[in-house]
Amino acid sequence: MRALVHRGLTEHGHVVEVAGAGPAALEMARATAFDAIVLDVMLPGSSGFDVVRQLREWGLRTPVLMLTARDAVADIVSGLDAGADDYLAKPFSFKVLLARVRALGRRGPAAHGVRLEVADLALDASAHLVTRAGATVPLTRTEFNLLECLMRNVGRVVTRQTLIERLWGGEREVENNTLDAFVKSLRQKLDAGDRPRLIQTVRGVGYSLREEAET
Amino acid sequence: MRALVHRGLTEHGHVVEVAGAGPAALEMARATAFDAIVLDVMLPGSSGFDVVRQLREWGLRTPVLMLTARDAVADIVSGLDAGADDYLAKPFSFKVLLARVRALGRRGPAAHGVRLEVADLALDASAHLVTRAGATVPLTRTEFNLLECLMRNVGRVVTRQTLIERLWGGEREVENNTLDAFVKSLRQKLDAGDRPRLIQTVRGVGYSLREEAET
DNA sequence: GCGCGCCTGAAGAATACCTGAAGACCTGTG
DNA sequence: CACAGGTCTTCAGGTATTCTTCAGGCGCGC
Repeated sequence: MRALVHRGLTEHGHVVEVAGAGPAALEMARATAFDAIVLDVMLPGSSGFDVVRQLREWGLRTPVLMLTARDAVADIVSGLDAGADDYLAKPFSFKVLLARVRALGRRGPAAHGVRLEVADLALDASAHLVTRAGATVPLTRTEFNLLECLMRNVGRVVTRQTLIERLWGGEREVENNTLDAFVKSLRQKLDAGDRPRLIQTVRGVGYSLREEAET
Repeated sequence: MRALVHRGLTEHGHVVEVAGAGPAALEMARATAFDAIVLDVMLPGSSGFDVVRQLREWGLRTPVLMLTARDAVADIVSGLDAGADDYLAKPFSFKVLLARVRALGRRGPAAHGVRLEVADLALDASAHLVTRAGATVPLTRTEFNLLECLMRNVGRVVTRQTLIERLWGGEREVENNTLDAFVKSLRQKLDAGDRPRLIQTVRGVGYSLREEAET
């Protein structure tokens, strides 16, 4: 079960950490600021109810989705009243789980928008804000769009053609070189200092963003 | 159905107001700061999906519980993705509805809706009153709406397009420049003295309200 | 070594935004 | 009904930033 949820969530773009038992879950929840917690009621060690109660007692407000085979009304009510934000009974559709997790994350404590991260680079689309190693990097509109496009395709190569379409819309004609210019100024801003170059160029194809420089 | 839910919630200590149709619901939601909204999908006038979507577009974060006879996975997913926080299919246990409403209310929309605060700036939507550092700032209707829209999206950037739609409704045609004019006069009133400028302009995108000046 | 594709710096053109002011428009009052 | 007071909207000019292009140099792959 655990593995299933883990894999499913991961495949849909979430970053997931897994805890085996109640106490471990509590420990993790306290150590890290998650966007949401999916919690099975049947945990070895202590019940999911207790975990939520303890969390709330500590003042942690991370959204919690309880996941369980017990669908009796009494269970649902006590789960929610223990402090859970949502309650899903097995068997459930995975799509529904995903949607509910999205809904929880949306409302999360931070209420931040879409946040993309690669290495020490972070991009908050809703705030239109980019930071590298904590320092905010001021980008112009086009530079920002370019970076966003690359970050949404980490590890993959994005064609010059694709980039141009994304940035200027299919119809607009722009000198092929214009893209180069933006890549340059983007690199300049991102790699200020002498950080490793994040944007790799793939000759004859396009550009690509990856964590580790290779070859 | 409506009467049933109304009576049930009231009997359990909630204060309830009821709207008959979609537009009426929207109007009420905008005028009053509810702790939570229970929304039937099948509304005369417009679907519950549209109501939620519109609410969220306006920047209102009131928790929404969708209530409906349609329990197909696709419906649940689109309900949640439209911006609802929870989704309950009929027939349902009333106790469960109560528990879920409690859960939603607990999480509330970042404090209590009517009063928005950012830094030393406070806006009371119901009283139509704005104060900065304790001193009240007299604003005209449009200036007020503009500020409200920005404050409901603290930290995020609000598109020029969005602002124009929110202030003048989709249809009205206004010179693009009109918005500038209001931003200017709003800034003038808010930053009287020589306080740090609260409204940041994001070139090529829109405006944004944030606590700390950056860049 | 050769050619093509990419990088670089600079500079003109284009755009987006700010500003002050003036006319149109409402609203309530005499 | 006319008026005064305030508000909304538009305009035109100014400015800073951003976009786009150009031309030349460099380096990779063949």
